[in-house]
Amino acid sequence: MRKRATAKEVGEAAGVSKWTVIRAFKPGASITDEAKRKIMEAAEKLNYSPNLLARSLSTNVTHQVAVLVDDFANPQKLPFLESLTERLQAEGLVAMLININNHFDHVHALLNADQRLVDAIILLGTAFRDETLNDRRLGPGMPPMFVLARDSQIEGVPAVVCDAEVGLRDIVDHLHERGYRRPGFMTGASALSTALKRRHHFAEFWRQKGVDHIVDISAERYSHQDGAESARRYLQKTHAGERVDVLMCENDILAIGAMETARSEFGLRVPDDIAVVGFDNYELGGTPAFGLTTYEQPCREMVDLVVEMVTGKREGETISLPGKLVVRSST
Amino acid sequence: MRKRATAKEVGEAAGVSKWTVIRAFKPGASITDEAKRKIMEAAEKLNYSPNLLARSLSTNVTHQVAVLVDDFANPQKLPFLESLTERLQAEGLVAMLININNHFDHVHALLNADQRLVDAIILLGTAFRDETLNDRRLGPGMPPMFVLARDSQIEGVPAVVCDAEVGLRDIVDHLHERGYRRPGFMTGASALSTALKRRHHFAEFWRQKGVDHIVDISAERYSHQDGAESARRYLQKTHAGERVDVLMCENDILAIGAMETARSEFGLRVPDDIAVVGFDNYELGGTPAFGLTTYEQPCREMVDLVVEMVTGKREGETISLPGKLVVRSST
DNA sequence: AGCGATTTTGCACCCGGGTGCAAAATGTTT
DNA sequence: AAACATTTTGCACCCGGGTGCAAAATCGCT
Repeated sequence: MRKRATAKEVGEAAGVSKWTVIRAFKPGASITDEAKRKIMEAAEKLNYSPNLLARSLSTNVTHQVAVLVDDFANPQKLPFLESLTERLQAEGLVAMLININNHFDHVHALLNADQRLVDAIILLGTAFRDETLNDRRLGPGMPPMFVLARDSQIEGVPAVVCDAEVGLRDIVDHLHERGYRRPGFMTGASALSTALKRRHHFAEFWRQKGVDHIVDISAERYSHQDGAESARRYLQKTHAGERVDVLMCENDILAIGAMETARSEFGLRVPDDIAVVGFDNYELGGTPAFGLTTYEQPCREMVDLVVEMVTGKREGETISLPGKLVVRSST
Repeated sequence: MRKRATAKEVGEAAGVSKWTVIRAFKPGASITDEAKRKIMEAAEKLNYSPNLLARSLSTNVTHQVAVLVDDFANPQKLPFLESLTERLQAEGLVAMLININNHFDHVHALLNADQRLVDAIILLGTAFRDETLNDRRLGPGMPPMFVLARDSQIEGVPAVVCDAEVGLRDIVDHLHERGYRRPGFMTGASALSTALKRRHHFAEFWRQKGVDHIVDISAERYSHQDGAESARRYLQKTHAGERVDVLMCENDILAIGAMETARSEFGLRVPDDIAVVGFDNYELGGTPAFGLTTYEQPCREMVDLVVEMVTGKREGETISLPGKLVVRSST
């Protein structure tokens, strides 16, 4: 059983009381240089560092932030996790990564985070089901929550998102200009409001250009295989002439799956027979093999904003940031 | 300021002492059904749940495990993180994700984890520098550490890895059988002992087949761009006839970068002009666009084993698991 | 009913630090 | 040297729960 030195022990070694030791470790506390020196010496010898658990218990601040993730199939999560942990750590915070899945739902996760007294909860690209929202245990008293990279459906919970409206207008403008007229839209988990919102804007902008019909294709989850699978179903049941001429996918990973299937299983040329558009600008989508036209989310800025909200440097208020259309060979 | 109900308050509401409340929440504790019922009722009303921080302080068990990651460019981290968090959560543990980077080194991370009294530390595919090992603060008294998906260079710190020797023998056998005779090896961060070990085995098995010369190519980091960049440098300075006929890359993401560059910038056909092999079996490497031959690590089993070690269900001892050669069109 | 055995409950004190206040030590002024 | 101001230090008690033991309540049996 491992044993850490305590302030009391350091105090005995340095000939002062435990309170003086605690002061030595508190920046700006009133203490003589001499006492501090002796204490630091003793602390070094005993390998002492304050027990953060005990500190948190009395200050009610843990410097821990829960990060909820439910979709590990999307490689875009990785850059988000990277910047998020980096920025949090720069602020002296640490991320508790919580995996939402069939065995561990949002309610579990939130209650658990609350029980651990995290300072805040960040929902990274994850969305609630309605029943979750109504759980009465999740009332006030919860740690402050923030949604990153997805719309918040919860009142009082701010979100930092990439503006779907602006993004889809840019995309539709681009597609229309290139002459596409028979658009399709592939959603990942169609029950989610974000998916519906993006589809709504997509349809809306096409309507403004005189195109009323959107072909809907839906994949189970946001994964490469599901994108491939749903593209396969669609292509099997349609003939060359009647197909969409451009397929907009809710994210890059679906788009890559769809593109691959179209090319390798149906011999279609991209973009000549079918154009494909993604969303996220996943690194590999940009390689010559795919050349995927996509929309880049301003990942770093989004993360910066959430972290500012978490640390209280900025008021918690939903923010939509514009992204950037990245045109490549797939359109 | 949010306020959680305490055991004392629940006790007052239920007409018992705080100790009885605590017992009501401790499985197997001695308490009457009647008392438990009243307490649970009061707890529900007050939205009470035990404060895990306070509990940890006295039990010295936090149910938190630090997971150190330093390479977010490798998409393979995502499945590892997914299974790891899932398995840890199934055991009632939670992962603290710590990003090791230029601003936050291993020593920082370990001391921080220790100060938070984590139950264990998992190094996920990350390696120490020598100076880290010698830091005297990192002596005994640290939480138990485990290395996952990379060799451990630290005495007393067990690792769970995919067997590099078996893997590389399978790969070399396969390549030799296909007739390749001029092998090259691309390392990511060549300073790391794991990289050297893989390269060593690669060279060794070729030597047994009578091939003594291995071309070395090194990338800065394990990223798609660095793979592309270093392949570009190599291909620029060599002529068609003198080049390697097969390039083994330390992981899939490097391999994809190299393959893309060879094809799109140098017009080489894979595998005819140059064959490419990766390591990890990253999902997208398997798509028709790349068809990357690779070696699959038994990710789930590896995670299962580390988690068993963390929970003490298995003795902490370095384990090498065999993986599986996945042959596709790139060789 | 009475006595011992057993279960349930309350309590003192612990985990390791943080807080506000008062006592002690040091410094300044006349 | 006395009086006052200021800095430094120690202390009682707090954060919320856990532990072992003893008191209290309940049970079983004659």
